[in-house]
Amino acid sequence: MTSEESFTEPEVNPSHPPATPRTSHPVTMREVAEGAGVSVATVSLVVNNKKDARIGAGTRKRVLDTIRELGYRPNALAKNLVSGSSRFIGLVADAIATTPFAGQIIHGAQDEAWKHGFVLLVANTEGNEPAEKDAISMMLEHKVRGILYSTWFHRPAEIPTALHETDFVLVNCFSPDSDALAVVPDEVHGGREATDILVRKGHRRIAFINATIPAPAKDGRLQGYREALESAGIAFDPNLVFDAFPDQEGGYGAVEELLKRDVTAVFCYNDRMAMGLYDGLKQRGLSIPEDMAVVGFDNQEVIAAHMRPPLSTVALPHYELGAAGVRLLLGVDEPAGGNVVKIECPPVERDSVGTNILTGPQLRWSSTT
Amino acid sequence: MTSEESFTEPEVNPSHPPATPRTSHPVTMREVAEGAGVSVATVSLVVNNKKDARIGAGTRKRVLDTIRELGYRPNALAKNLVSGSSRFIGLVADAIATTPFAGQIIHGAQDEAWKHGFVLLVANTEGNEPAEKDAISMMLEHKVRGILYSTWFHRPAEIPTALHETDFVLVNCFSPDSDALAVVPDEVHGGREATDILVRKGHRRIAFINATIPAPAKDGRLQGYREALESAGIAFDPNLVFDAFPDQEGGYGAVEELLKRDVTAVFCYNDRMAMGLYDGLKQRGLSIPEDMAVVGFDNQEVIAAHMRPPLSTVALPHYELGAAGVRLLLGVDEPAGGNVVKIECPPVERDSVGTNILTGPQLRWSSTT
DNA sequence: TCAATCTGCTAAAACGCTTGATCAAAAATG
DNA sequence: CATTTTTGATCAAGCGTTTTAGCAGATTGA
Repeated sequence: MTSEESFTEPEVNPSHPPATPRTSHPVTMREVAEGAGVSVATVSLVVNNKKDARIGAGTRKRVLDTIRELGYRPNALAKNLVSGSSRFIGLVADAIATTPFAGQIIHGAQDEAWKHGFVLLVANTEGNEPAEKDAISMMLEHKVRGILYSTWFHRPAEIPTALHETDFVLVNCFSPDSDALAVVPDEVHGGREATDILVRKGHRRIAFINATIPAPAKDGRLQGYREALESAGIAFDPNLVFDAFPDQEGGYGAVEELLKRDVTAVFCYNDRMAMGLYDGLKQRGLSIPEDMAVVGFDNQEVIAAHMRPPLSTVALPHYELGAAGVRLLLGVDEPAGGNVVKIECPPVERDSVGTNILTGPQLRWSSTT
Repeated sequence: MTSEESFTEPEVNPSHPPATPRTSHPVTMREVAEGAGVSVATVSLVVNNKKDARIGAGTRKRVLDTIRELGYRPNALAKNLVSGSSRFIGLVADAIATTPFAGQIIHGAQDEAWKHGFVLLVANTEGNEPAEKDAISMMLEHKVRGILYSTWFHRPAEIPTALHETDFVLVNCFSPDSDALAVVPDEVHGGREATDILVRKGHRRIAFINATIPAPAKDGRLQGYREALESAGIAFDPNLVFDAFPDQEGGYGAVEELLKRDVTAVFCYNDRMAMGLYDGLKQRGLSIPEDMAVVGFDNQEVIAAHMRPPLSTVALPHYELGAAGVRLLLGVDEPAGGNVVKIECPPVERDSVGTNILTGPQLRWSSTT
């Protein structure tokens, strides 16, 4: 919808192919009306099953039959035009595909939108400014009900000005200096959950390998880690926390540092890091979880569920982020307290954390923990 | 768009929220016309920069200024209505998120659609029949230019009847008993490429661990493997081909069988299998690629690029699939020969295949191969 | 100088649908 | 039986555009 359609760049005209429809003319309401021997108004009333419309049983049937016979389909475009607003929700993403994550956001948004009778209009911008502007323009021109502006990783974001022309909510990002509605994962809670998995199994000396790069996740997860330790009455030892690049290589490289620290368990900033860590650990003949219990973060399905042993981790709630975004946009959910709603990161326990190291394989964690 | 909107189920009426637009009235063309002291027709001509319209420079400027001033945006709904067809392309997917793959299809389709001035309308059906029907209905009602029907793994598919009401192309799937347009990965070519990576490095005894489950990929990759061997003058040894479940566990479990076969290299049905295989190999103290060269298939980014060593593999061209689907739909590409167009699977060489085992590290493969 | 042509712009019909106002006939009421 | 109410359905205006036909005035040609 860049050029021909828009008055912003009248000079460009890359002659898009005409949006030629199929050959045969689509059946209209008028044709149905004629076929059934009634007025279009009547057809409309029947089609929409208007509650307070008075249509005789016979007429109704005749109309319905004709509809079936002719294969009539309402024209949503016309419908939208008269109603003044469409049933579209726009989703603009900075990376639709770079990561499986974005997919889940789309998925959640799509499902939820659908549930409320809305349809998703997607656009990805690859983080590129003009593309973003075009995408938003196009959505505004289609009179979307609102726009979900999403990023593929949790971060602060600048709000494109055009967004203000409609309702919008930020998904997986937030605006530090505005009170825009936003949905983000609850990193602190996630960090707590991850650490708790370990704590519940009796671990006391738990390392946390944080990311080297600044992000809300970095601060949040660390805080969660600290909170979990505190609730468990374990003193925070800054020496057990260090940074590594948040990918496989980083995890692999962190093993040496980790082993210096004499811990029984480690909480990795993310699953990829854990994956690399596995390699390093195994290479040294150490086994998981016996020699080292490991938990990750993100629950990247392809990885986490299929490592050896399968990785305990905490899930980034991307699906929920998308869904909650839509609910917020439509006003189905009220943003309880503040304009940023945080979605919990549920723990996903697999086998990289063994049985309770204190009580052994028999007992599950006691109720006193 | 299930109920209220559709005459199919007049009884249901779950009172969707009204599609209430923002508060302030959007600026229309009429208002611009009044503001600029011209007719709507003139505004229209200016906005669309109609080539053969005769508009005075002064008037044009006045209109443009008013547009800017008022913040006018064309209403795509109205535009579409009069033109009789929208600039939407529908994408219905059976799994938008279960896999990172689907994301790439969307991405490719989106980019390509955009390039031609079209917008993507997405719906995921989770393979569920009624959802699929609803999705297609909704798209037809929005008078989409056409529909891309995509599956998350390459397979035969049944064409929902409603699809025939518009132009459509199958993406990543095909219809065995119809001449519907389809775009699929070229599995045979992929199998050949994968095997060639190994052959080029001098490997002669190359195992192929195929999938246990039937699929076009299973047959195609095997054929590609055989073709590659043949071109290299290597006799096909059925004993070097066996099956395993196509995931990490399957790969891990296949190691024993593999080692019985006295091969120097193995081509795994997919990356996940290769990932498990790595584990099994390492556990036995074998190293990659020295003791065993490995190539995978799929190029699952999260996995392949970050294993130790990084995995050589062949990429499933999901992005291209989506893009080619759109081109086919719009008639930009002609389906050369047959109704199923096959997209190549490009090899991605990383480190799981070493240097030439015959000539050593110095020489690259000679031109005589 | 008068017709022919061109220039700049507008009127108005359409696109397919919704909906409030109407209206005739049938049914209920007194 | 006359009047009111209800029932069943239609009229027509309008949603925001595009586009064809056309009109007045200016310019040109002969």
